[in-house]
Amino acid sequence: MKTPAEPLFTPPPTTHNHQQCVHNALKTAETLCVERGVQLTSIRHQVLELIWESHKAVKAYELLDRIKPLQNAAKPATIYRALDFLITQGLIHRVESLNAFVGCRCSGRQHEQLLLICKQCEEVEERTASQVMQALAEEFQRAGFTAHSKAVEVHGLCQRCAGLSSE
Amino acid sequence: MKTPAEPLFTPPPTTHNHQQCVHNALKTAETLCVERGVQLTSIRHQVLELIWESHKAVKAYELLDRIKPLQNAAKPATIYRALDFLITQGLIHRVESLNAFVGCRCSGRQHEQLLLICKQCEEVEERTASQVMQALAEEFQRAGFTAHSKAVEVHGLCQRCAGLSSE
DNA sequence: TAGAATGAGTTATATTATATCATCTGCTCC
DNA sequence: GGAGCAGATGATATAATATAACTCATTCTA
Ligand SMILES: [Zn+2]
Ligand SMILES: [Zn+2]
Ligand SMILES: [Zn+2]
Ligand SMILES: [Zn+2]
Repeated sequence: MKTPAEPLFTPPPTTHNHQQCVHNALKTAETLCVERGVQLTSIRHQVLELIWESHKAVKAYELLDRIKPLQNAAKPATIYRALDFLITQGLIHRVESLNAFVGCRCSGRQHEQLLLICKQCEEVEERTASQVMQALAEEFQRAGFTAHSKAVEVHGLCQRCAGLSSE
Repeated sequence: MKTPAEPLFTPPPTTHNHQQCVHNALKTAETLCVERGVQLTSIRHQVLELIWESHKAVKAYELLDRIKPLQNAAKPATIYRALDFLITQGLIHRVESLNAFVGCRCSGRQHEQLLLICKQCEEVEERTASQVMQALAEEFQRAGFTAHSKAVEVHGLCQRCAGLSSE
């Protein structure tokens, strides 16, 4: 059985109702954590909310600065612990090539990811890209490699930014 | 038309003449730098040599420690400058997910790369994986994305390590 | 109530990377 | 020869990212 070539989630449109976007993400997170019997504590929730403020990847120390008004005692460990939790629960992704973090749009399951990172507007678009993952799987087969994580990060220009710069 | 399924270069065999391997890499680097009119200075050469000591990815500060006997004055900037140069010349790759550096086996041209990173033995195998890159290109098309860099890093177990652990 | 599990506070430190300014070396141009 | 330039390196400082180790509080439960 093969491949619905379509992404399993709606990619972020160039302009969209971001409030809705955030609301969905937070709701999903809350539900999942209840289902799993893990605690989406106040700090963790706040960090998740801050990450979802935009579709840009956010740095840990930016989050620290932004959470301090809310959590006066916040220290680096505060943030990194929350980030660990959120990553483990599949609610955010770490963008290795930026040392930064971005909300996951297909939350709740561990999954393969293709991250398209725009150099201009800095937004990160997550795509399922099952054909890419299929090709990767075949390559592992040839190489005798057993993959534990597939993270594909690509830097470039998103459609909108490419359009603007060519006009 | 589809697919020579074979990699375009010889992957590192489980056991191989590594001296030869290093010798080739250094020779190639020397030649390319002459051709390009850039200077493969003593420090840069030493750093490249240290990186090629194994097929594992090496950290910048490891390189710093290892180069100190040779370059007494070496400081972080010494290493990072050499690394910048080597990356720009396409002689090494930065492994984003490890903050580390590995020799490039297909030196001299900027190119797409698939890095298979073994969690056990820590070796990094570089593959051309043209089918993966093709699938990626098609995905960019669909997403309207203009890629500037394609770096695919996958963590898992290499054939040898997977074999050993299953025996 | 003792003991385990989890989350968070606190302090300190480790690791990774860059900024800035000074110096040196080889080269060109006059 | 000497002024001027470019590229590489020396030297000092600091920024940015991340973890360790120990403490305490809460909750659950045996
Ligand atoms: Zn949105
Ligand atoms: Zn963009
Ligand atoms: Zn070798
Ligand atoms: Zn291995």
